[in-house]
Amino acid sequence: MDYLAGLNPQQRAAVENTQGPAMIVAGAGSGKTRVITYRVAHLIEKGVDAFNILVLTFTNKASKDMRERISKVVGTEAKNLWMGTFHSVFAKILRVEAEKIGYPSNFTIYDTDDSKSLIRAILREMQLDDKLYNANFVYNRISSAKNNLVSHVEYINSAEIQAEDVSNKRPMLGAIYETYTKRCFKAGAMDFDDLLFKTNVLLKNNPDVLNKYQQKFKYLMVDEYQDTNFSQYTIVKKLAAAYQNICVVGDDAQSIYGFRGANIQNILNFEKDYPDLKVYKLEQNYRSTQNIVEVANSIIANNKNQLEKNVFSDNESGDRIKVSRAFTDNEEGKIVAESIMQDRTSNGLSYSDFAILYRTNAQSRAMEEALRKLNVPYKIYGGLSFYQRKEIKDLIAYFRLTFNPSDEEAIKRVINYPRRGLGDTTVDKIIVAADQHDITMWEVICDPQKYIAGRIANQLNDFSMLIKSFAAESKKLDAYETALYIAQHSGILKELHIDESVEGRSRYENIQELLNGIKEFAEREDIEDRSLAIFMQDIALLTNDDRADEKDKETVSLMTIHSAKGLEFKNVYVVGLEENLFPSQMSLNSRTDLEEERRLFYVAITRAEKKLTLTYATSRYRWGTLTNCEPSRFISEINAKYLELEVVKAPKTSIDSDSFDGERRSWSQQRDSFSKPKPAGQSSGSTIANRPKPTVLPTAHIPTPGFTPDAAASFQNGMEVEHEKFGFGKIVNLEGNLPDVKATVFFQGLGNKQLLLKFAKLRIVK
DNA sequence: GCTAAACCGGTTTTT
DNA sequence: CCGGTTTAGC
Repeated sequence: MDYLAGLNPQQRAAVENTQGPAMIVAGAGSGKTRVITYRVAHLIEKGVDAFNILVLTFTNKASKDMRERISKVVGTEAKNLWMGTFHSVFAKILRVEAEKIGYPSNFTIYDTDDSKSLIRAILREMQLDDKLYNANFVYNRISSAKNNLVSHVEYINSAEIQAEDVSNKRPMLGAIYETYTKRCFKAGAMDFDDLLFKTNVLLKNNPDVLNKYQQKFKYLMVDEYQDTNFSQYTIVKKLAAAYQNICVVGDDAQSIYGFRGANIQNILNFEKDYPDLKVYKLEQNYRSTQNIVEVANSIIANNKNQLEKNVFSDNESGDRIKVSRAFTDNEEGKIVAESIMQDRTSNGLSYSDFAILYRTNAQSRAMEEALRKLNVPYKIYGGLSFYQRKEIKDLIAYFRLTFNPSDEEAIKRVINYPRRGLGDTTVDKIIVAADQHDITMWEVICDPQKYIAGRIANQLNDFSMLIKSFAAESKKLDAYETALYIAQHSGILKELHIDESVEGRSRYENIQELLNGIKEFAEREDIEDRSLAIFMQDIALLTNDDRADEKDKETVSLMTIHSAKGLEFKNVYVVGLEENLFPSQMSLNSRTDLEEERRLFYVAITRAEKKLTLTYATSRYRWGTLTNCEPSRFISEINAKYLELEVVKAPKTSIDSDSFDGERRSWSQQRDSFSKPKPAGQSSGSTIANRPKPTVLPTAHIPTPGFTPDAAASFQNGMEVEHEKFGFGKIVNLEGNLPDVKATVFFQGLGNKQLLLKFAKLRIVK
């Protein structure tokens, strides 16, 4: 029991008290994972069968890490634990119990792309305006209905919802929801939300099943409870009802998934659900310096709705928080990359001690380029996952079809890839026929003569034979052999092999990598059923880094703040602290959204152990055009005494010239942003309002790399242009006739210049 | 049914 | 800016 010795009194109490409902309110860096780990270990040591423990997490990574840590304490017994994400655990249960809700046990899991594609198809079929009924919007609407356990029937029958939709001019949402549900069912498919929704249905309609799992899971633990939505909350509540051995762990200050239905009330109201609840507060932060903890506290104090707690640190007070301003996103990257280089050498740190955190994935590009220039090794987490790549999805669609030919989205994806003369017209015909006869697309394809006139029937026959042959082979071959067979005979491998382009090469390699992954799976000794069908099952639930985990690599980590949750780094850079970016533009309309952004900022800050740097740019590229940016209100919410403001450097034109053209193209537009008044209402009184204004000095112009003058005829009044020597300017007047047109161009810092276009080295910028 | 060219719109965040 | 989707022309 020596593991108990290293715990503080609150942690220890939370670990040792295993009976009855408990809530652990765990401040950032307070040893939350340790407590969960030891609590589970403690249960097992006390003689509880690992089979009777269910631990639910939000990411695969969290569950994997935790399982490893638990097995360090209790050994192989950890294997028997039920531990995983909500989605994966209940997908597993649903496969066992599928028939009870009328689904096949080999149901397909639709990922977000599949769902949206199906919604688009339905919108087309229903001939609805896809502007009004935007697929994303519809998806979110259906998703939030499901997460609040509103079925399509209830949706349509609810006067309140209908009134809302009508007043929003979208009365058809209920009908779309209904069709979507039926189509998924017909395709033998569940989307992400269904995995939770259908679990609720299962447990509600089958008391025997509920009882079975109540008896099985005598002890429940839920990590990141503040991120549960109503659907998840209800499942947990039902499962825990018999024994009430439910322990939830969370931090309301770190609730950052409201956008996908997480309901912070679940943690705030937990006490009402379980009156004899024991609450443990973990308030000592072991991770960060006092400065960092206090800054985090001061930030979160701006939020209204919170559980009372006082997070503190006994660590050294540490450096102040550094705030750096850049002029462009590229320069921001440069500042961060240089700072990392410098810090690493002067403090003997490893690259893996550094993380760069940003609000949106799009911000990674500028960081990446800057790091690459300085040869700093880095790894980007998140973004487009391996399994979301087109080529991977294509091949997987064949796999899906092999094991579940009803899968409509899979059919549409591959029926004409590679090309086999089955275009949109045919697909539409199939859908219409399927709809008319109330059968699946697959059934139409298998008996085309009956439903579709013309020669196309032959091609359809070939296609169905192909898929059937895959199914037949899969019975004889192992997972890897089946996958390879399908890759070859579908024609995908050939198709990609022919493509000699860089992207084509990389696609081919990705397929190889997938096949290798399957080979590894096929050789695993610890799994009984190593068929491709099993490999396929939960692939939609896997994300990015769930594959080969390259840990301990000497690399700087780049990721969104969302994916950084739960991680910690010695030195953290939070970049892009600008209004409309962080806080995000979408959050500015409501207080709750803004508070969620603030919690996100809190999460970002509390990832840092020793040193925290915040950066922002005064202009950045967004959708390919340069936009001006204001520093984030979050910076001004920090008490100035914690901050160290970076001295502003004048733009170094000559040194920047190895950078991208945006770097200098910016300055004519930049001056606007300096004079713009700060948005009103940010009054917390402190800090950087008075930072020095930069001086923009006209310097000898160095042309953009690849500068080529445009022909005299192409210029128009009002255009923004670049001159070889004078730099950037704007055409204010044109006179004379070709080829002797004379232009008056206003150059920043130089005033108006008269130029004869047939001689001037002028390039059109915009 | 296929291809190339215009066209549009998206950036929150993830299981 | 970049990728996906729609359209025109074959």
